[in-house]
Amino acid sequence: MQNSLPPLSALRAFEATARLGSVTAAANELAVTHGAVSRQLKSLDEHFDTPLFIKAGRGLVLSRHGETLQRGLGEAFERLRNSCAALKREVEGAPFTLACPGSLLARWLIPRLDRLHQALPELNVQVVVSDSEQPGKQAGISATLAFIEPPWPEEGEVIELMVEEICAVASADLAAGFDPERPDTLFNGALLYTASRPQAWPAWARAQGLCETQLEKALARGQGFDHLYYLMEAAVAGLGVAIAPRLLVEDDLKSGRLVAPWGSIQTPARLCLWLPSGASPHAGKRLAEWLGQALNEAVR
Amino acid sequence: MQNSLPPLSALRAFEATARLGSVTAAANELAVTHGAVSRQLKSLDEHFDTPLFIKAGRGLVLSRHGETLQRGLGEAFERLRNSCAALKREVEGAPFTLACPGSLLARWLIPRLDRLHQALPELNVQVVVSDSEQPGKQAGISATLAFIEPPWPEEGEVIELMVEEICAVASADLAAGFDPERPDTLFNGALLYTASRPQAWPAWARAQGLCETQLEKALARGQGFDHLYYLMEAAVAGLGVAIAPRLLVEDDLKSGRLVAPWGSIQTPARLCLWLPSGASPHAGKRLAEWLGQALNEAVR
DNA sequence: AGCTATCCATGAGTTTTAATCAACTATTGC
DNA sequence: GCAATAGTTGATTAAAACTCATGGATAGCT
Repeated sequence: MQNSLPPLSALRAFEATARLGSVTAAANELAVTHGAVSRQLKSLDEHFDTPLFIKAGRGLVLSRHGETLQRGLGEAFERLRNSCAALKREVEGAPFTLACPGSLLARWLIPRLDRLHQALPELNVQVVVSDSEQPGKQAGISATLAFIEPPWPEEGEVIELMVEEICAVASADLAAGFDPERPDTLFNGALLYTASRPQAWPAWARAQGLCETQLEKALARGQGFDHLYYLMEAAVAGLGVAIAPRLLVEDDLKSGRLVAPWGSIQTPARLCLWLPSGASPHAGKRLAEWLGQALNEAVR
Repeated sequence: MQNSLPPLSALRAFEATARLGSVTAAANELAVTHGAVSRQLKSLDEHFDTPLFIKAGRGLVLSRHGETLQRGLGEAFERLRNSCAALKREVEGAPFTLACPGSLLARWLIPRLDRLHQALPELNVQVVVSDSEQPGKQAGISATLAFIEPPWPEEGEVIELMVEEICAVASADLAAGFDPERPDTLFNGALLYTASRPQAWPAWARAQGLCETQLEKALARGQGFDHLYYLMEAAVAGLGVAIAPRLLVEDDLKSGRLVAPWGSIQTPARLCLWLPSGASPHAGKRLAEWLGQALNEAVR
C-alpha cells in the first residue's frame, strides 16, 4: 500500500464542485469560502499535473481527466457518507442504559422519566436497577446515577450533580409529638434504618449534638430494613422516624405525607453520574445536564 | 447534502489502523508518527461519541461500532485509491506532444530523440512540426519548442533555454576564399537567406561593422529559400554563404561539412519551451530540464 | 454599448489543524 | 523482575487551510 493519495480535503472539494457544477455551490455546501475551494482545486491540478476543470464562460466544466476522476470519486464519497451516516444512526439508535439504585429510581427518577424521554428522545434512555455498592463496570451500562462518597473511581468520568443531604422524617401524625426546636425529642419515637447506610443515624446525631448512647437505645427500639424503599414506606405508615436522603423524600414532604421537623444536614456523599470509559461521553454529558436541571427544580 | 462528514484525515487514519490492526503499522503506512495516528483516532471517537477501538492487551481491536464503520470505509477508500490511481495512469499514459519548427526538428531534435525517449520514457514524447510564426494554442499540443523574440506570450508559461546565436556558414571549399580576420571578405561570395528571417543578414552586417549597401548587392547576387532546412543544404552544397542559428549547424561545424569563419553573434531571440496553460506543467518542466542538459552538451 | 451582477483566481495575512518530540502507562515474554 | 513492545498524552512547532479583499472575465439587462 504505497499508494500516495492526494490530500483528501482537495478530493472532497473536487467531488463537491464536480457534483454541483460550481465552485461557489461547493463552497456553500462545505461551509467555506469559494476562495478556499478554488485553492484546493488548484492543488489537485498540480498533484495530477493536469487540469481537471476547464473555464467555460464564467463557470467551469470538467475536463476529460476530470470526468475520469469524478466517475470513481462520486461513488467513493457516496460510500464514505453512507458509512458514516450508518454508524451515526447505529450509535444514536442504541439505547442509553442508565443504572441507578432502586430507591432513587422509584422515588425520584421514575416520576420524571417521561419528561426525560421528552427532553432527550434521541438518547433513548433505558433505566436498570443496580443496587451494588460499587457499581462495577458491567457491560451494557452507559452511565450510573448514585450517591457515592469520595474517593471516586479512577476509571471513567464522574460528574458531580449535588451534595447529598439527609434528614429525619416521620409521618405527619407521628411528627406532631416532636418539638422542632428540640432535636432530642427525636428519641420519643422509634428509629428506622437500613443496613446499607449504617453511618446515617450516627452522622445525624453528631450534627444535631445528640447523645450517642440515647441514639443506640432508640435504634434498638426501632427496626432495620433491607432497602431504603421499604424504610420510607414504613415511615409513611407511621412506624417511626426514618433517616433518608432528602432528595428521595422531597415529593413526600411537599405532599405532606412526611414531615422533616429538624431540617436536613449535608453528608460527604454526592449524587454523581458516573460515565465508564468506553461509553458515550457526549450523550452522558447531555444527560448530566438534564439531570442537573431536574434536580434544581426538585429542590427549589 | 447536509451530511457533516468527520475530518477525512481521521477517517483515513482509522481505515489504515483497522486494516492493519495496529496504530504503529498505520502510522508507518501513512508516514507519520504513531502519536499522530493515535490523536486522529481519538478525534473520531469523539466525533461519533463512541469508542471505535477497544484495548486488547498491548494492542487494539475494533469495537462493534468500529467494525460497522470499517465495513463500509474499507471499500470507500479502496475506491478512492483506485480512482486516483486510474487517473494517474491515464495522465501518465497520455503522449506528450511537442511541437517544433521543421528545421529545428530535423537538424537538432530528431538526432537526439532516441536519447530523449530513453531519458524520459514515461513522458511518451511525440513530436509534430509546427512552422507557424505564432504557435497558436492548438488542441493537443503539450509544449512548443522554438526560437521566439520578446515579448513572450502572456498565456501559459515560457521557459527560456538558451540565447539564440546566428552565424554565417559556408562549405569548406568556399570558406577557403574568406579571411577570418576580415569580415568583409564575406562579400566575395553569394549570400543565401530565408524569407522567414529577413532581419538576419542586416543584424549580422551591423554586428560586424559591414557596409549595408554592399550587403544588399551581395544579397541580390544570392538566393532566397522557403525554409531554413533548404538554406542549409544549399550552403553545404557550396552555393554560397548562409546565415543560420548556430545550434542548427553545430553538428555540421563539428563534422567539417560547414565552416563559420567569423564566429557567431547573439540575437534578441531565445530558444524557449512554451507550455500552454491547460497542459501538464510538471511534465513540461521535466522536458525543459532535459532539453537544457542536451543543449549544454551540444554547445560544449 | 455600457452597466451591473455573477463567478472564479489570487496575494497577503491569520487561524486552525496536524505533526513531532519526549515522557509515561500498561502489557507481554523472557 | 527486567527489557521490549504498543499506545496515550502534554507541550511545542510546522504546515495546511481558511478568510478577506481585490481583480479579471463573462453574461445578462436596460
